[in-house]
Amino acid sequence: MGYTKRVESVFEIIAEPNRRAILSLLVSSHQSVGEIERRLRMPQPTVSKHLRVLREAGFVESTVDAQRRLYRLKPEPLQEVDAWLAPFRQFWSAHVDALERHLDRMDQSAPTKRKTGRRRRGPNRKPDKGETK
Amino acid sequence: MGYTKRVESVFEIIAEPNRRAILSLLVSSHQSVGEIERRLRMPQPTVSKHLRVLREAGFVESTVDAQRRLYRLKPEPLQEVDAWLAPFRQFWSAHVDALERHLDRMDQSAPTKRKTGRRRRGPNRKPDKGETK
DNA sequence: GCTTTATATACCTTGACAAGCATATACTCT
DNA sequence: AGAGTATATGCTTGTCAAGGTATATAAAGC
Repeated sequence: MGYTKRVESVFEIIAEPNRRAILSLLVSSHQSVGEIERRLRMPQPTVSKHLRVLREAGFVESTVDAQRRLYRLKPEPLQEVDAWLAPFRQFWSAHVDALERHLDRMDQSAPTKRKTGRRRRGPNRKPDKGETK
Repeated sequence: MGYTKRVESVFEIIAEPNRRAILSLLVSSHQSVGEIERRLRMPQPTVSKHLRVLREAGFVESTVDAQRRLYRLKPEPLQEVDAWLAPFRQFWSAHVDALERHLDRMDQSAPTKRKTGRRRRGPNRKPDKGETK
């Protein structure tokens, strides 16, 4: 041990379905390993191993309660994911606007007045030729 | 060739760093394969392979422009990630509130026992016995 | 037609990782 | 101390995905 700690990105951590399940379970309140094991119906070593990964990546932390260990969520890593997502949200709203304008054009009788600035995402857009194989 | 339509979860798709880079590149505007190759400095087959994965997972779509293919972002899959994150945002705000209250209490007492990294959780918690190997 | 440019795919090798099982550690209670 | 409970870790194995290299497809220009 003790080599360079393999710093996996937060995205690799949450790529694993069982780990996402554990995180979703912990969002409401903390849980012991046994409770997680029971509620998610996965073998105990599997739970422990995933918890270890989550702990070392900072997604969770544990406190000792007699023989039990209570795991609880920590916010930072998932906030990092949220931060990565931020630029794309901009894109979504623009995309929705474009869709609205398109629908407006199709429905030429619409009397509703919208005051939305025109936004185009690129100069020189050629007509879309599908290309969905 | 058999098409093994392996339906990977959106999380597995974005676990790959190069794919995240491609997505981030496409968020501003569409790009051809060659531009992606050049700007991200990765070999062309690598780009094409990742684009294929992204395309089949619905993250991007392509249009033909002569010999080129222009790839652009599609919103839905990343919105799915965003949706998964939603419950955790609730948790963050609660957590931040609790931390603020806690820091307020600390400032009232504690004669400059500032030691970076010291952290206690919640009110009347048992002493934390390390548990970070 | 042939050559150049642009992109996709096939094949192979390598490495990472998750599951399964067994076992070790640690705490509690009688 | 010994038994029971709760959790962690070691080891092995199978799977799968990513990168590298070579090649195939396709359109453009001469």
